[in-house]
Amino acid sequence: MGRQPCCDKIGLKRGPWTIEEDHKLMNFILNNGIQCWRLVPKLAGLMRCGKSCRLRWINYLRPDLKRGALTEAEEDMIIKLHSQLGNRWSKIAAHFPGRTDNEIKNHWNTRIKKKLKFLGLDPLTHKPIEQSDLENDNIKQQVSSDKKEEINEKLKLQETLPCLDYPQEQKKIQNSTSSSSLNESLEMGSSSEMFQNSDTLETFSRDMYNPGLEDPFQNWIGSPIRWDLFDNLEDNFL
DNA sequence: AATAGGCACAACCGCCTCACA
DNA sequence: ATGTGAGGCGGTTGTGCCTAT
Repeated sequence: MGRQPCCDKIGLKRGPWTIEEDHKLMNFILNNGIQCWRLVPKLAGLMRCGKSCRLRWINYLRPDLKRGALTEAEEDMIIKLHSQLGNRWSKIAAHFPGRTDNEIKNHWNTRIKKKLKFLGLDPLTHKPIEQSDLENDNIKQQVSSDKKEEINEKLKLQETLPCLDYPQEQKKIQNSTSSSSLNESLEMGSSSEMFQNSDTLETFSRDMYNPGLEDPFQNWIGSPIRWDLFDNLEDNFL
């Protein structure tokens, strides 16, 4: 027979994660590592399915996550990789240590797509929209010389300025990196009794919710956790 | 000040692949 | 050899925040 089901979906919590849930999951994984996602919620005392825990860890709690907006260089690299790999976000994300596929996918859908369209490029083919339409649909349309000139201008602009400046967008990004929710989380995290006995967790929690601090990954690397001690974890619990 | 619309992103859904029993 | 579940992935949705009116 196959394996046991990951969750029975009865009485499981859905929707946004609370600080307390984050702490429980983080606490469990930092102390025990990841053996089997199906067991994680049960052992960590969470009313979530393993899949949800995995996603939360990978996309938000992982200590090696790079926080803050993607840089222009990263954005250019995404465009380049997308032209080669298509919508294979996990493959693209593999080129960006600390970035998640979800993050890159979201960034693509919300920003880069628009930017390419603005430049007159088809986000799917990375070719000028008119050319791409002709190839895709086999519809021969007469493109006005004015339009061609406009596209050429945009392409020239793209060559000289790989990433256009979007003052409003940048402002939003700056605002978002210091969002109130993160600050609230920081306050709650630092005052939580849950981590009073763990310097590592306290440091990690503080850094995670405060992207402005320098290199939280260093703290993680320097943490005293020894993963090899938890190889027999499942045996101990079951 | 209130509200509508847009935006960004976290989370969910459903499918696919592979490993396990 | 085969059926089933876990994990992984990409697409989509929901929600909260921000901005413009």
